[in-house]
Amino acid sequence: MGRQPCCDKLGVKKGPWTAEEDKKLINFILTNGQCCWRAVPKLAGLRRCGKSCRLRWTNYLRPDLKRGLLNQAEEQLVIDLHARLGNRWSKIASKLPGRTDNEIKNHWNTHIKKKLIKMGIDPVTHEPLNNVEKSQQNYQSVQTEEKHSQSEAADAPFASSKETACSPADQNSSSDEASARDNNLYEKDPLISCLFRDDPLQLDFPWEFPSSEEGLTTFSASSWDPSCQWLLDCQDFGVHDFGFECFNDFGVGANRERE
DNA sequence: AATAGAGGCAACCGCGGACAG
DNA sequence: ACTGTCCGCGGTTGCCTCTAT
Repeated sequence: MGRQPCCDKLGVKKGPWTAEEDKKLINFILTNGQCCWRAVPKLAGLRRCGKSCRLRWTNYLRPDLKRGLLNQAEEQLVIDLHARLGNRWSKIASKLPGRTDNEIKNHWNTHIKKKLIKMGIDPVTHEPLNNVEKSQQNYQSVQTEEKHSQSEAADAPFASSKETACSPADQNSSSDEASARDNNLYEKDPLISCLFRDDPLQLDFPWEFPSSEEGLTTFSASSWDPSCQWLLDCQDFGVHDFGFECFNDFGVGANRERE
């Protein structure tokens, strides 16, 4: 219905962010916090759309981000959560502190998917590949039926399957029936019930950071290094490059309070 | 050393939900 | 109840790097 673009397309820059743009964005958010992304580019002096700023911040500039590949425990958790939730990357990411949905999605598509296939597990259904051929046939026939009968679209194709809440095909279900079904499942499954609370999983393994010079560095998931020293190691630029010595004592605390 | 192809990842696009007026 | 706006999410794209030839 003629929705306005999120930003003025004219004069809006696209593509990779420069260090100068990053600097402006970090400076603005550390000073003003996260609010009204639409206004951020103007106020921060950036020729970007608000969406782009939000994405850059959440996926790359946020000081609480971990860098580097997912470790084995994280990977296992992602697989486990994906089996239950499907492609709800943001939900999955919310249980992995310091990881973004984009990062997990990319890691899934480039690494985990292949691993599972190699292991003979279908990455979509999480069932052995032999069974998958059959279930895919069933799925396709259900899909065909659905096309013929749009009015029945509210009923998820996997409604009768034990994979009910696990199937990605079910992820967009918004019917009351579906939510009731979900609630039931969440109550029974501690992991899933945890997903629908706000608190992140308290993982009992240390976070491991690839450090540019000294290999892996351990980092407690629940703790927040106020010095943000890791940022200097893990970002492809340094805070000092931006002249953000203030980052150490101000930025992170301010952001946490807002969250 | 040069080049083509594959892989990985950052960023963009479009849709839908939430919410305010 | 309706409309417009904003934000967040998931899918996709395109560029850069790595690897094989």
